[in-house]
Amino acid sequence: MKETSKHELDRMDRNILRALQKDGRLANADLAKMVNASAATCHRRTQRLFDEGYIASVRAQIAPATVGLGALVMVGVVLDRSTPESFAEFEKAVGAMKEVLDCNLVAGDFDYLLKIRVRDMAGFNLLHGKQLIALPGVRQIRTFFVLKEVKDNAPLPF
Amino acid sequence: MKETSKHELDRMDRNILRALQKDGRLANADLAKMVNASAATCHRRTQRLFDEGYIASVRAQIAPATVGLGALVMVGVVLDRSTPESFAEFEKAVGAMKEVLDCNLVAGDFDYLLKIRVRDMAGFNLLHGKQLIALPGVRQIRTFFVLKEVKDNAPLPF
DNA sequence: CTCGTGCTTGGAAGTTTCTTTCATTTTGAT
DNA sequence: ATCAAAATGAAAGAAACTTCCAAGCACGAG
Repeated sequence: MKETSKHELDRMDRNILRALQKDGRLANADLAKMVNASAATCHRRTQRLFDEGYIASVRAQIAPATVGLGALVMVGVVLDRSTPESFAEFEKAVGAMKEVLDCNLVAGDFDYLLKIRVRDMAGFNLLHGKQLIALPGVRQIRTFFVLKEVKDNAPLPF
Repeated sequence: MKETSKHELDRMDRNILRALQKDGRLANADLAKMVNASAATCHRRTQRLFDEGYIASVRAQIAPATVGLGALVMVGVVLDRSTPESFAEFEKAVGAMKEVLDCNLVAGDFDYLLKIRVRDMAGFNLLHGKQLIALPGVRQIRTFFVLKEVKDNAPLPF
C-alpha cells in the first residue's frame, strides 16, 4: 500500500533541491551534470519534486532598493483580546496589506511579528499612521527599524 | 553623461518583474505575450533587468516542512556592548549559522532580530543551548515560537 | 519644419535546450 | 533465485532561446 507515493528524498533529489534553491534558472542539462545523472533522469526527478510539492514555486528575487522599497521594518503587534475571531480578523486585514511581507502568529511578548517593506521612513510613518494602528483589535505596536540587513532570505539548510 | 545607464523602469519592465516574481520559470515566449511584446524584445528587457541588478537571483522556494524544517522561530537578541567590534563579531558568527534565515540589526528593544528554521521544538532547544547562547557578546535572548505562518515571503509590492 | 542620430522594435534564421519514447538495467519482495 | 515494478540513459522529435538585421520611432539640432 503506497499512500500518496511520497517516496523519501535520496541524495540526488536533495542535490537538485539545493541547486535549484541557489539558481532556479539552471538549465536541465547543467543540473544533470551537477547531480551526475542523464538529462532525462534529472528532468524526471525535477518534475517530481515540483509535482509532489517539494518545490512550492520558483521566484525572481527583486532587489528591493531598485523598486523603491529600500526600507525594512519589523513590527511587533499586541492585540486587545485573544479570541479566535480577533485573530482571524487581524490576519485577514494584514493579508490585504501588500507592504507586509511576513506575518507570523507567535508565542511571547507579542501576538504577531510583521516584516514590512516601504520606500523610506516617511513611507513607514504613513503606513503606520494610516493602516497599522487602524488594524482591527490592535492594542500596541512596537516598531523595529532595520539599520542593516545582515542576512535576508537565506537558503534553507537541509 | 550616462552614469551607470540606469534607465527608469517603464510599465513593461515592471510587468516583467512582477511576472517573474510570481513565476521565475516563465518561458520567455509566454512572458512576451503577457507583456505584449515580441519574444526578442521581451528577452532583451529581461536580460537587462538581470544585468542591471533589478533581479538579484531566481530561486526555488522549497516547502520547509518537506525537508524537515517545519518549525519557525523568531529570536530577539541583545548584546553586551554596543561597539562596532561587538556587532561585527556577532554578525560573522550568525552568518555561519545556516539555520538563521534572516538577521537584521534593528533599532529598538533588541539589537538583532533573527528568523530561524529548525525541524521542531527539540531542534530549537538544541540550537539554543549549543549555539545561540554561545554567540559572541550576547546578553539576552528572547524567543518567539511561531504558532502560525500567516504570510511568508510575500512578493514585493511595487 | 526637416533632417539626422541613436535607440528600440519585431520577424526570422540558426542554435541550443527540453521532453518523450523505448529498450535495458536496477530494485525489492517473495 | 525469480519475477514484477520502477528507474535509468541514449536518441529522436518538438519546442524554446538567442542573435541578426532591416524598419520604426523619439528627439534634438539646424
